[in-house]
Amino acid sequence: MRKTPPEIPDVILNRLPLYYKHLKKIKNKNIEYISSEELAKHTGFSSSLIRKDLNYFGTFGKKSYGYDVSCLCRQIQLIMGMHISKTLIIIGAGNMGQALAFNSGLNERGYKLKALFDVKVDLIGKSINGSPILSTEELIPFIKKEDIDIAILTVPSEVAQEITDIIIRANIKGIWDFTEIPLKVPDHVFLEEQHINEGLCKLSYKLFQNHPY
Amino acid sequence: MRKTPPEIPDVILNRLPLYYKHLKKIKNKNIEYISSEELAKHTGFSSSLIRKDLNYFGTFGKKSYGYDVSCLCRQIQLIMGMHISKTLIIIGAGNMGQALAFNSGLNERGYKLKALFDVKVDLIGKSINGSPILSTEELIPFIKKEDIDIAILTVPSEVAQEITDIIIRANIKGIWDFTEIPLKVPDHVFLEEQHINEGLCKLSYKLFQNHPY
DNA sequence: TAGATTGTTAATCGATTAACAATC
DNA sequence: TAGATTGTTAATCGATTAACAATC
Repeated sequence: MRKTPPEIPDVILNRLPLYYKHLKKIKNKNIEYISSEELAKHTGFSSSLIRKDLNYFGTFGKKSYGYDVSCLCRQIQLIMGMHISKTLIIIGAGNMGQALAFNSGLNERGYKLKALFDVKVDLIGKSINGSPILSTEELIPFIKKEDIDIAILTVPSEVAQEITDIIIRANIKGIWDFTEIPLKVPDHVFLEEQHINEGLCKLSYKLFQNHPY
Repeated sequence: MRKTPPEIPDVILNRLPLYYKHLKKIKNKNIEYISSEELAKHTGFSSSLIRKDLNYFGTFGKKSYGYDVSCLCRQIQLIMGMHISKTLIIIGAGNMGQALAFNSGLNERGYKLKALFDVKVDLIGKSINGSPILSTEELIPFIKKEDIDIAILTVPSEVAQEITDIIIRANIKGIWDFTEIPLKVPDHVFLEEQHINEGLCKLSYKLFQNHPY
């Protein structure tokens, strides 16, 4: 049974990918059913919270058995739209851009990488994991012609806003931003900022939690 | 004036790096003072929340002026322990590992990269951004001898737990994990999981928010 | 002084937990 | 049947907002 939720609270939306990550691991161990209590042990969330979260989307569990692992994985995929095909480009074919071109998570989530873009002449024309590196001058026509949904931004922070303005003019739908600079985008463009160094900050804080600063 | 907080709620700790990111941008524009209202416009948090968050650590604002941008930046650095020197290694010198070796955010946050590690013979002996690539066989003695605080994990998911167990034996203090597999670590080791593909999931969801799944 | 903006309290809102009837 | 575990409600907890006195 499936509900069509009006709007999922952010706090639940943030937990779904984590549930998914753990469920995949459990699935690989060929475990068919898992109780909310077991999943709680894996994820660190309370069993009560997990049951409530999952129930938000419909009734997926079987009383006295727990949840069908495969089925639950598939449900989360459907909720997140992972089964829907999306087009993707990477702007900035440096180390990070190239690393992400090899990220198998892209395909798994329905993203088709169409091209990378860079300004460096010695990169243009090369091919990374089957996708060509093109000149940033071709950005606008390419996005329009190939109807690109999402752009990954791995350019130097100094040019991030400039490039962003360009791709917004070309009607990009969403941006996954890896730069250090907060970007300004209009409301209709979905922006996901990957605050890559947040993890470093938190580790530093934990390491010296009670230091006399 | 500075308070010594007993324990910072996670929800505040998560916002601090975002405040920092925006404050840095504002500082670069040579703006000396900023009101909570202005900062709210930049960050998307409410001015009330920002004042309350900042007040948690002490009274940094000046009534009718706002907050001294440089001072506030420095305060957040101190709170997060960014000024304290920490040693770092990167395990897995593939695309992602090499990309992170060039991440200028490491130094900015007080991390000194001491070495990268890999199993690939053709990588071992090379140097990335001034740091040598060593064999993973040297991991345990290196961590102990150099007293390494943090390890960045950019190895294939299949070997992630195995490597983790090794570095824990060598008394690593914290792990910044870029793999797709949830890791098991003892309570005394600080684990920061970089759920790299979470952003992709959320973008996908937003793109098809009201699709009839 | 008048205006601006903080620091802080009280009120509200939302998220999590505890508990348990329903049921496989 | 007895045991297990869900789905769901009510109670609790914590986080955010609104409001405003203090004060620069």
